[in-house]
Amino acid sequence: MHDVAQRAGVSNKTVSNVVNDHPHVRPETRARVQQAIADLGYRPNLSARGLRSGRTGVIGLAVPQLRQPYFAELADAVIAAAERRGLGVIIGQAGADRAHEMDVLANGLRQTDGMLFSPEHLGTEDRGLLDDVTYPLVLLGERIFGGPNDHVTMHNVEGARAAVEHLAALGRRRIAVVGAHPDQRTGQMRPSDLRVRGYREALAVAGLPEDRRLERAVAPWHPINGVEATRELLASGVEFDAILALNDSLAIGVLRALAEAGRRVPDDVAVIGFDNIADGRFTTPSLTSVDPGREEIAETAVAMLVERIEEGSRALRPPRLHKAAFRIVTRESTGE
Amino acid sequence: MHDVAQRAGVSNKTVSNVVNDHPHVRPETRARVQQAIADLGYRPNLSARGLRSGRTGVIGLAVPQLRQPYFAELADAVIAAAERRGLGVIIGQAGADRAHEMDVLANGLRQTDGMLFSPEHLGTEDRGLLDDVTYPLVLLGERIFGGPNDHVTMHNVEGARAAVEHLAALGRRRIAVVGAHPDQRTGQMRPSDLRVRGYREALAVAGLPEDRRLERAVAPWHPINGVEATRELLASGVEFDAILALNDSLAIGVLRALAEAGRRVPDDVAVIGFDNIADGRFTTPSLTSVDPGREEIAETAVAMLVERIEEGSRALRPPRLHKAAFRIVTRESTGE
DNA sequence: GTGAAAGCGCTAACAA
DNA sequence: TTGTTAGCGCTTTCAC
Repeated sequence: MHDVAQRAGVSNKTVSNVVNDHPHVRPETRARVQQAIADLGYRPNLSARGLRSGRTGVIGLAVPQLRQPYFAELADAVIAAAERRGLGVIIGQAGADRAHEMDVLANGLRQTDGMLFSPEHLGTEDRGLLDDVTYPLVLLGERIFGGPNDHVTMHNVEGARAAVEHLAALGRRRIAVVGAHPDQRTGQMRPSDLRVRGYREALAVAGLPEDRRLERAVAPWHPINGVEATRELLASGVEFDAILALNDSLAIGVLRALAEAGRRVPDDVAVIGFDNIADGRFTTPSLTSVDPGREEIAETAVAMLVERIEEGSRALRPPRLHKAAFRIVTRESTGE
Repeated sequence: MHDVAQRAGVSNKTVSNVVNDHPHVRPETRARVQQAIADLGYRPNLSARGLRSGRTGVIGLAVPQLRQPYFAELADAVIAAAERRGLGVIIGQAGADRAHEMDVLANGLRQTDGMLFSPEHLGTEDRGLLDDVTYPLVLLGERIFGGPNDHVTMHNVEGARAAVEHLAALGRRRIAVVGAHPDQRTGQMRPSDLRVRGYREALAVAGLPEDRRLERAVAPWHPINGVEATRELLASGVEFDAILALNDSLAIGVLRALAEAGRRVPDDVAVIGFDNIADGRFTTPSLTSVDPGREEIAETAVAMLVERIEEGSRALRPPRLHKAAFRIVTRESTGE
C-alpha cells in the first residue's frame, strides 16, 4: 500500500480512500492511484483490514451436512446471495452431534462477522445458549424458537397441510405420513412436529380420521429410512392410498419401496414430498413436493444478517421472524 | 489478551505461548493462564493473528456449483478433512462462466492461505494463467494439465474402461455412451474426453466396433440432458443394450427416459454411471456406478495444500499428481 | 521459562 | 481534498 502511495504520489490514506470507494477523492487523483494499483498488482490485505475495521467480510453458514441435498441447495443459494453483497461464506458442518452444534454456536465459525445457523440437534431446551451468543446470528429452521435472534423459516405447518389437502382433493382417503420424530415430546418445534401437525389439521378439515398406524416415525431423514418405513407400512397390512413424506429424501426412499412392492404410483398410492429438491424432477415417477421457498430463505437470511452486522451491538430492533412463501409443485407422483 | 496476561500475572508473550501450545511453558504457569482465559472468556482475534503470522487458517474451495450432487459431496468431504486439521473452508461457486473462473483463479478467495480449485470452463489453453498464481493452489479434476501446481484427480480413462468392460462381461454388445462433449477438439483433457477415451479403449479390448451413432454429446451434465440424449438415442432407431452415462446425474436422466419409453433396466438396457453419488442407491432400479474415490480425493487434496502452505514460497518439490483409486459399485441397473 | 519492544497492513480520527 | 498519527491484537525477535 505504501508502494502504491509513493508511486501515485499520494499518502496511504488516499490509497485507502480509493480502494474503499470513498467520496471526496478528485477523479484525477483516483485515476492515478488506480493506475499505480494496477501497475504494482496491489491487493489489500484483508486480515489487516479486518483487524482494523472489525469486519472480515465473511459470514458463516453452519448446516448439519452438506451432502444432504436440501442443505447443498440452501448453501448454493446462500453463497450466491452473499456474493452479490461481496461477502465470502465459510461453511461448517455441525450435524455430527449435539455437542458439536453447541460448540459451533458458542464459538462461531472463525473469522466471520456473523453466522447463519441451521441446527439439527439443538432444541427449545437449548434456548438459553442463544443469550450468550455475542455475534450477529440468524437462525434457520425451526428447532429453537423465541430466542433473541432473527429467524428465517418456512411454512411447515401450512405446507404440510396444503400437501395433504392436495391429496384429499384428489380423492385420497387413507393418507399416511412418513418422517414423524421417533421421540415425540410435547412442546417441540422440530420440522417433523410441525409438519405432522399440518398433516393432522388437514385430515380434520377434510373430515378424515386420524389413525396412528398411518404415522411412521423415522430418523434421520434419509432415503434408506424412507424405504424402511414404507416397507413396515406395507407389512403392517394397514390400508393407505397416499403418503406424505416429510421431506424429499424420504420420499425418494418411499418411491423406491413402493416400486419394490409393486405398488403403482400414483395409481395405487400417491406420494408427495417436501423441499422440492432438484432430484425430485427426475425420479420415476417424478415427485410432487412442497417448495419451501429456498431462494427466499437464503436471500432473506443473508439480508437480515447483513443488517444486524451493520447495526452492530446497538441491537435496535427486536428479533424478527420471516416465513418464506411456499407452493405445491405438482408432478407425476400425485397424478399430474 | 492483555487482560488475560494481567490476570494471570504474566506477559502477553506467555499468553500467546499457552494459546498456541508452545512448549517451554511451566505447567503451573500454563494452568494459571488457562484459568484466566476461561474467567475472562478470552478468544484470540484471528484477524490479528492472520495479520501477524501471515496465515488465516482458512482454505478456499472453488467449485462450479454446490447444487450439483457430486460437488456437494466433495465439499462435504473437503470440509471434514479441513476440520480435522483445524482449518476453515470458504466455498466459492465459480461455474457461472469462464470469466468468473478466471477471476477466482487470479484473485483467490478472500482471506485464505490457499485454494482447491475445480474448474469447469477453464481448459488447457488457460494453462498460462496458472503461472501467475501467487498462492498455494491444488487443482481438482482434469481440465488443466501440466501446470506448475499439485493436481488431484481420478482415473477417468480407467474408470470408464472398467465400466464398459463390466458391461461387456455381462454380454452387452451395443453399448452407448451419453455425455461426450459437444465441442470435440483434440488435445482436450476434459473428464468427458477422458471417459470417452476409456469407453473406446474398452470396446477395442472387447472386440466391439465403435459406432459414432452410439456416442451422444451432451452439455452440461444434468439429468435433463440425460433424458434428452436418451430420447434422441431411442428415436434414432439405433440398437443398443447398454448405456454408459458419463456421470450419475446424467444416468438418473437416462433411467428416467428409459422408464418413460418402457425399456426395462437392466433386462433390455443395462445402465452404468460415474461418480457414485448417494442418490444412485435409491433410484429404481438402483444405479451401478464408478466410484471415483471422492474421500481420497478430498483428503489428499487438503493434505497436499497444507503441505504447500507450510513449505511456503520455497517451492521445494515439483508438482505432484495424485489419482485416487476407483472401483465399480454394482447395483440393480446392471443386474446385480 | 518469561518479558519487552517492534511491527504486520490497514483505517479512523483528526489536522492541514 | 489530502496528509499525519495512532493503534487494532497478535506473534516474532531478542534479551534476560
